[in-house]
Amino acid sequence: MRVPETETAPEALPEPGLDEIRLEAVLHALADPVRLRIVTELARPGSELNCLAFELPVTKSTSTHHFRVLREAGVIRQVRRGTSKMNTLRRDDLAQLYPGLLESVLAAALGRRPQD
Amino acid sequence: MRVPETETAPEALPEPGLDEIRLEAVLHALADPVRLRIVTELARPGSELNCLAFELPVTKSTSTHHFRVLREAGVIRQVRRGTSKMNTLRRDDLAQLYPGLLESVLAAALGRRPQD
DNA sequence: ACGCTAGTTCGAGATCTGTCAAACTACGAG
DNA sequence: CTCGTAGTTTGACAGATCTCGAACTAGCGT
Repeated sequence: MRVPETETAPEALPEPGLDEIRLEAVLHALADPVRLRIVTELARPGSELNCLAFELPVTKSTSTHHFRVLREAGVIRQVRRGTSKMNTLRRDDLAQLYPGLLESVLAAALGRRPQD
Repeated sequence: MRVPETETAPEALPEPGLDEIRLEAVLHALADPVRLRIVTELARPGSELNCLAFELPVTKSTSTHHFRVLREAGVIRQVRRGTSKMNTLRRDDLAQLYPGLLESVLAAALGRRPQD
């Protein structure tokens, strides 16, 4: 018997369990420039950033919106820590469900233009 | 000297060249259930299908719309042949730009739920 | 208690998206 | 030439999405 997937940590905000993650939702979450940027910054190893650390070109409320889309799609996990909220990629969960997907998206987003 | 990327074949409909394909557009194109289904059916080796061969659960005009989104994102190529239009995946182009991306999306869409 | 910082909630607006029906074009067969 | 098949175009509509500003909540430091 173990903790249900939906509440991984006491301070974690509600997120879909492994069986609730839908491929279309993940792709849709990654298809926005702002969110793709969040994901690539989060991909740096050991990255655990609060929302405002990203210096996104949008207001705070828009930022909240994008982080929620990512969390509800199952791409990131958000944990409250003090007055901020720490964000991490759900790398392992995504790798288990969709092997290679996140890696290739990150490679595509980071390694710009093979022929350049 | 060779034919510009944007007009690969005489009968091919206008499509983005390699340098015009944007990752966000590809992900967005793949993020719709109807279009994802088109892509997976097109992924069968040697698949070259006309639009109506897919028996999509939408009307013809909606179908036209989805094929256009896929073509303009650079995911498929459409070539007129007689009265129909043949669709093929731009596998090589996508593999060159975003190695592993299409493969992992297809694997994710086809191989449903690893733990089932 | 007070204020600062981080983030949320609540409209609201503009644009985009998926869908349809109806009328249309284009090609091939006969 | 006429008909049927394949697909497009147009206009419309409902719902989603991205964005903002303003007001709000919650925790930390002093």
